[in-house]
Parts: sequence; structure tokens; C-alpha cells
Amino acid sequence: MSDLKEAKASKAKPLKNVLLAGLYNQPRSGYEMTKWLQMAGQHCWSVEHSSVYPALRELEKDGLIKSERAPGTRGPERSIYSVTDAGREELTAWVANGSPRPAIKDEQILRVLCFDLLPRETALQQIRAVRADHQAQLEFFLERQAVLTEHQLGPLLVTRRGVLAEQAYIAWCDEVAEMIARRPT
Amino acid sequence: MSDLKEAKASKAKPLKNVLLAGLYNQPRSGYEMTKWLQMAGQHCWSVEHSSVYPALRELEKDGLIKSERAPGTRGPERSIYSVTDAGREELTAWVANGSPRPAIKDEQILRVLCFDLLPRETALQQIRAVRADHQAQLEFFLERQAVLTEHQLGPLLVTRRGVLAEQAYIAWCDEVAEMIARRPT
DNA sequence: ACAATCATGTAATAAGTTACATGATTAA
DNA sequence: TTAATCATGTAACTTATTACATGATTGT
Repeated sequence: MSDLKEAKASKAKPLKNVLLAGLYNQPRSGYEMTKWLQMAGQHCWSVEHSSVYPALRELEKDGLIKSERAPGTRGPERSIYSVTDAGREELTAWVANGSPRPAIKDEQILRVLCFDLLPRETALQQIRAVRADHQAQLEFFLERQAVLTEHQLGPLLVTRRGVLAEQAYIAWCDEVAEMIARRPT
Repeated sequence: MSDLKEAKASKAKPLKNVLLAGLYNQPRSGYEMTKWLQMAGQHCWSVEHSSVYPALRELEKDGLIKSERAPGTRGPERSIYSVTDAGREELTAWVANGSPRPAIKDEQILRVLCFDLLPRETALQQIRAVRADHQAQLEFFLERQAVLTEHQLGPLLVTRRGVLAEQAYIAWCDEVAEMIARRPT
């Protein structure tokens, strides 16, 4: 049954590799990791804290990361995780492999597909709200971009992805709005 | 942050609404639906056939869609599903609500974050392969776009989203390649 | 005849969310 | 002192994937 199973690195739990990548970038607590994935990394791998904490403990149990207790400078005590040498090896192997295409789950696009079910003004309002949401996200990425240099190449490129993705989404929203506005009633 | 959250409507089983939207756009069999979601709709809602068939049967049981047996013109007999009046109502309510932000799961971005773990040439090869993949997808969308008119506004806008998204991804790949190439060894 | 594709289905498992909990610290 | 945020955790549940199956039809 499970003979070749868990020798090493074979069965990729995607979240584990994501966390490894995040911690390699910078040591973080579970809380900070969650925030990072939900803010800066929203466009990489969105996840809830209830998935993060157990995964971190497993990674530590596997010896891929280690934790240090840090007194809370502005908050209670927390565990700061960082990647071990073994974790770095695992991570390198994972990074060297190509990815499958990202799995997208965007309901909004399907809503637009059916916009002829709505009165024009309702549809327009919705797409404007969506645009505003992505505009806010774009501004967040632009601010990060402004403080990053080529010395932090990884974070800079991740942020660039955020900028380009949000700009593309906004451009699409504008096209949608324009076409809807021109639509015959 | 945003007021896109929810307004009270269908207890969202997301896939069901996605299928409803797809069938409203055009009646399809389970097989065709799966293909559509994996090709044209890859950038909307990726899913496996094993999720599609049970969901379709549930939708039919709920009276939101109905099926007709069609003799296989080029294949065995299949069931063609289409949206009922009740389904259309449900769909309209769903379309009227805003979406939460799309949940993205893109390992590739995290790999790029850690590209300093790889030799320059390995990283470049990988990003070139990713670029080629998205280039192929872009060409697929461009071909669809060419045969659509403003009379099929929904499908056209969905296709435009594909085009813009792939162009943005390709532009990012190019930035990554350029920065990696300039990176000091 | 054979492979490829069309077409559908089920079972076991994986992965992640929601809801439920707890408690500490900080700013008003 | 009260609310907000920091910080972590568990249990039940939902959702979707992988692997396993079956069989028909079409092109070569």
C-alpha cells in the first residue's frame, strides 16, 4: 500500500512548502505568517490561521523548522519559527520543481458571465465595488514596492506580481463597466 | 474593509452556482462542463470531473436544472443539462451578490520568492517554461476572442479576463527573468 | 483489432474553512 | 474598564482531489 510513501520530500503538502518558503524569506510567528499570507501574500496562497498553526507544528516535528520563544514586545509571548538546514534542503528541492498552473477560484468572473440577468445599474454598481476593492489592494502593493530595493529581490518580485495582477484586474473591471454601460437595454 | 461581503441569499455551495452560471451560458453535459471549466474557464473555477457529476445530480434533484438525453453525435449518449426557471431565479440572486476576493493558490510565486536558492540558469529555465505555458493559454484565449462578438457579451468578457490575466502573468515572468539575469552570482 | 477519446460514476483521502474557545496585552 | 488587537489552539464540517472503475464509440 504505502511503501514509497513518506521517504522524503515526495508527498508535498502544499501548505507546508508555502510556509517553508515564507519562513525562509523571514522568520515569523504563526500569527505573523497568517497575516503575511492574508495581506502581502493574498495573491500567492490565501489561508486561515487554523491551518497554519498545526502545519507549523508538523514542520517543527519533522525538523524542517525550529522555534524560539520571544517575549512579546507589543503583545504576549510568541514562537518565532525559522528554517533549519534540513528545511532549507527540502525547500530547495521544492523550488527547483516547476508548478502546476495555479488553481483559480474566482466567482466574480462567472457573475459577469451572467450580468444580463441584472438591471444595468445593479451590474455597474457591483463591478465598481469590485474595482474599488482591487484598487485598494493595488495601493497596498505599490506602497510595499516603494520601500523595496533590488537587494530584496524575492520580496520585490512577489510584490511586482501583486501590482501587475491587480492592475490587470482593474483594467478588466473597466472594460466590463464600459461594455455594460453601452449595452442595449 | 469592503461591503462586498454578502447580502443573504443561497447557502453558497460555490460549485453549484458556478455550474448554474455555466449552464445558463449554454446547456452542456457533465463532460462538456468539465472541459469548459478546465479550458475556457480555467481562470474562473478549476475543478475535476468527479466533483462535477454529483453536483449536477444534486442541482437536478433540487429542480434548478433539468436534463435531456441526447444521442451521441460523436460519442455515447449523454445528458444535456439546462437551467430551469427556478434555477434562473437562484442564479439571478447569486449574481446580484458581490464576490469575496478570489482565493489564489499559486505556488510559483513562492518559488520565485526563493529563487536565490537555485543556480541562475535553473531559475531562468523554470521561469521560461512557466512563461511558455501561459503564452499557450493566452493564445487559446485570443483565438476565442477573435470569434466572439458583442452579441455574446458574457463569454466575450470572460475571455477578455483570460487575455488580460495571461498577459499580466507573462509580463511578470519577463520581469522575473530580467531581474534574475542581472542578479550578481 | 486497437488505441484514443467520449462519457460517467464511486470511494478514500486530503486540504482547508467555520465556528468555537482561551487568554494576554495595549490603547482609549 | 472596556474594547481592540495580539496570539494560539481544537473540532466539526465542507469541499475537492486522486485513484479506481466501467463501458461506448470513432478513427486507423
